Amino acid sequence: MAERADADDGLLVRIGPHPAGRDPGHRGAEGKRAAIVRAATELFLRQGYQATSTEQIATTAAVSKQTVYNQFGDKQRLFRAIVLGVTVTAETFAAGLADALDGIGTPAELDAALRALARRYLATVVNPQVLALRRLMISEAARFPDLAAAYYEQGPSRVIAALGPLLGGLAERGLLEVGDPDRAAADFAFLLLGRALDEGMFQVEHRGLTATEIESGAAHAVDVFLAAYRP
Amino acid sequence: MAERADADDGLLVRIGPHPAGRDPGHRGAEGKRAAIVRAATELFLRQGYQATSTEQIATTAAVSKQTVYNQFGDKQRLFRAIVLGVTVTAETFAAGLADALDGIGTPAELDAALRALARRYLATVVNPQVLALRRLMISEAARFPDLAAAYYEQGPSRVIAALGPLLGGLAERGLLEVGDPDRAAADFAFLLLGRALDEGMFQVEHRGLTATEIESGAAHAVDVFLAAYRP
DNA sequence: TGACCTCGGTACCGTATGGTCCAGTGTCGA
DNA sequence: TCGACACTGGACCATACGGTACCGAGGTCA
Repeated sequence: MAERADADDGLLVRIGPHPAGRDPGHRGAEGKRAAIVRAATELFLRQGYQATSTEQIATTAAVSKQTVYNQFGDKQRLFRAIVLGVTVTAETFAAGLADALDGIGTPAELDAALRALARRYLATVVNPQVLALRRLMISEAARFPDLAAAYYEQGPSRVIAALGPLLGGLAERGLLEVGDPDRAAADFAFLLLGRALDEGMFQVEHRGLTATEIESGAAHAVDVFLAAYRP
Repeated sequence: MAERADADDGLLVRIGPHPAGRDPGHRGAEGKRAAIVRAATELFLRQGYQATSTEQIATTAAVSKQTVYNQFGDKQRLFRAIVLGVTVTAETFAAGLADALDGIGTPAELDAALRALARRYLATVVNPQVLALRRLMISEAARFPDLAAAYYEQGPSRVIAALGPLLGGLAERGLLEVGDPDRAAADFAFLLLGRALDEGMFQVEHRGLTATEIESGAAHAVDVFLAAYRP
């Protein structure tokens, strides 16, 4: 197997040294670093920070503890790398919102677009991984205040912040009647997500929602939102 | 009786040693137990379960570690006792909701009553202690799944469950137009609390909301709710 | 090919922590 | 007055965990 892989630099933040080494085993292409990241991500999300030992991470990644320390310095830095890596996906979601509300001309189109957006939004947020990350960040907010803040800004808050101007734009075109776009965005978000998020926080074994539940939750949220904000 | 009982409830941290030996009276045992509960509550809420050592609890309660174990058996049982004790207050809150919506005859009265209820509800939930407990339960949901579930049922969920029938009653009297009372209750709750709760979860040092913010948040939530649910 | 270098595996260290044990001591009931 | 009782203080144990030292293996370069 190819031992030196250029492939190992694909994924996330790269902190430590690395390329110089080979991999006596046969995992060059994969990269031990990536294996560590994968293992740590899974373990942190499932068990939390404290409950996950560096040794367990090493074992799960089929790597020695020393390698973990060589690559990431210490446990905190590893954790930070994981969280920042995972958080990236939230940004792309926020960025995609604009498309969903593009080219709307009639109330019927608005209704349909909002429903579609709501479905996607809800489905994304109740994803078990996303819920787990959220739980994790809340749990570690005391130990990593800056990380928690960063996660919040770039995740949950970012989406709402992106939604506000979009609703404002719809209002300008007479499709909505919105006093404060940011508040309207938050209203939409929590009408849609509030209950599911609440439940998801306290149930570690949260089987996501069924397609029907998502559909129905999205429809209800949009109905209420439009009943309040339709011109 | 029990001179010590009074001495013990100076609010928080108590480090100084204690008069050695037996604690005066059978009230003594109760006093120590209460002191342990108080200390543990504060520490668990502030630091979390793991980060709080039994020794720290003992020291803070001005009690020997052995006494902690005598009283509660082990750390987990102590934790359970704390959480269950604290959770009780949520029930009284839920029970008080009915009064707030009592004797409403006109839309104007409804509006005023909802605003008052919303203010109280919001102020209660953004209370730093309440937020801390919520964070704590989310953090420990993996270690104490049953406890987390119990907390959720008797806390957040209970309030919404209590609100549903009340809204349903108002609908029967023609003051609201509600399809699904439970959903309407959840809508009300999350319109009101969603954003504050969200922020509060990620900011450990969350200074509650100002009176103005509470007023304005409550007013907005009620406005939106009524815009959607007014007949 | 051989000196040199980097990396990783293992053993290891120090510390913190939950929990136990025990002897001394002061209080209360009999 | 005396014994039962509960609490204290502190030593103590086992364990777990983050982090490090060290040495050998496998590659690199001349």
